[in-house]
Amino acid sequence: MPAADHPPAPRSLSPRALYQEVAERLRQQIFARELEPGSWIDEQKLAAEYGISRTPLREALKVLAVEGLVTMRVRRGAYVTEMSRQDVAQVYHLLGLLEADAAAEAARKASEVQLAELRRLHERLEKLVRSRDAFFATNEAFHLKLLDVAGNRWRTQLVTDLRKVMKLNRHHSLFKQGRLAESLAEHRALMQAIDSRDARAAARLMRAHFDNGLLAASH
Amino acid sequence: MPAADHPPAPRSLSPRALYQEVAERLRQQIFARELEPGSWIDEQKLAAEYGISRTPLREALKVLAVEGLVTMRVRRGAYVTEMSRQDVAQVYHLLGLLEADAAAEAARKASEVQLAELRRLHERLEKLVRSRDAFFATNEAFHLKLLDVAGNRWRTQLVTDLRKVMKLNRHHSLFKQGRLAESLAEHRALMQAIDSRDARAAARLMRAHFDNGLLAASH
DNA sequence: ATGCATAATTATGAATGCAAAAACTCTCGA
DNA sequence: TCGAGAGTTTTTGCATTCATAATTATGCAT
Repeated sequence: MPAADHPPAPRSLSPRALYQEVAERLRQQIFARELEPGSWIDEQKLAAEYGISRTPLREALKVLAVEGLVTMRVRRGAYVTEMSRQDVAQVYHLLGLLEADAAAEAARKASEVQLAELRRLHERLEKLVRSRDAFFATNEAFHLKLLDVAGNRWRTQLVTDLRKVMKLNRHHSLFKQGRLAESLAEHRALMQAIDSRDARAAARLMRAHFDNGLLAASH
Repeated sequence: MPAADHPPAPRSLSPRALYQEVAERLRQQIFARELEPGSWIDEQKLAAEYGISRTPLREALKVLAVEGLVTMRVRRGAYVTEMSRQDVAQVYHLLGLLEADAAAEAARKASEVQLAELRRLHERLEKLVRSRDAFFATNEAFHLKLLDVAGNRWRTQLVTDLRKVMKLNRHHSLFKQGRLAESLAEHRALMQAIDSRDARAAARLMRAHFDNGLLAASH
């Protein structure tokens, strides 16, 4: 019953610890709604499913609990976190605050190479207005690149974690079909500001970008 | 050898799980420098010392790892995180950003009762310029109260976590003896702004408060 | 003595075992 | 029919055990 399958598993060179792998797998299942917000997480079933013991699974759950993706109840197990409308608004506000700060920093200190990379991502975005999913993926890549350029690893970590909990929400896209064009226009203006190294404008535009997204999300 | 001591341990009504208690105890030991930054954490020794098995201890260590207080190295165990000068500056910047945002929000929405509580804390601060430790404690209480009033639990969580990692640094006080008076003056201006519900000024003053602290910290 | 290979020791990571708490089921009675 | 309560089952939380990687100690040859 325990690790029955997984025969050879010759992945001897394991870069990450097992509990980390499990944590990532759990995240994916949560984002994919295979584990629904509010629902109880069955340790035994999952451990069997993953072909591991409960120990690393429980460690992974505790990690996700700190990240906010799951909620632990004493003697009652782990539950996928439910985000209220207010939670979404609050997290979104923080993302706007942190990313606007990052945008200003990036506008100040981006190297020419980094600017080129940002431009490349933005141009790809321009071409993807049609394909929703690809747009979102590239959009996220752009935002992460911006954080990378801004270069405060703590801020990057905070934003990464907040973006994770945002994915708990069904409307995490924050862009309705109709907002895609708007969003792109805002991105264009932002890219423009960064290109001309206008930190103040970059921050303002990024903030506006998020404010607009939040308005759209709340119908 | 395992749970040899801890005879009756009649704390039957345990609100928190053991791993949480252990996490908190570890934090305290880290803040108190009984576990020094950079040093290896001996699981077996600590488990014996705490009179528990390694399982809850390892869970606690993983929690602290997500918080950033310890760093896990695969097959090598846990190490207390070392904060570089740059890390301190980066985290401090984020604290300023988040708390300035909170100050503005608090200025907008604080109830009269909450304003009174803030004033009370500030007045206590005025009286404590002499006693360093009490001043710091009350200062932290004030900042936390402000976050509470501002009322974004995610922001409060972020700030709480960032404040924890700041405590890894010896200069986390961020106030030299000489800065205590200055700091108090800044606090007074901030309190004034909140009292008159000037959100813009509150944010600006809080930001200045942190910027000045950072300057002082970097000699 | 020094350098290197190899054996003994130790620590980590994961599985398994076990007591107690919670959830569930079934019965009995109003 | 419904509900209270005893007994059963399930699940959690923690301890213990075990396999393997990493580290230290040992011995051997040069």
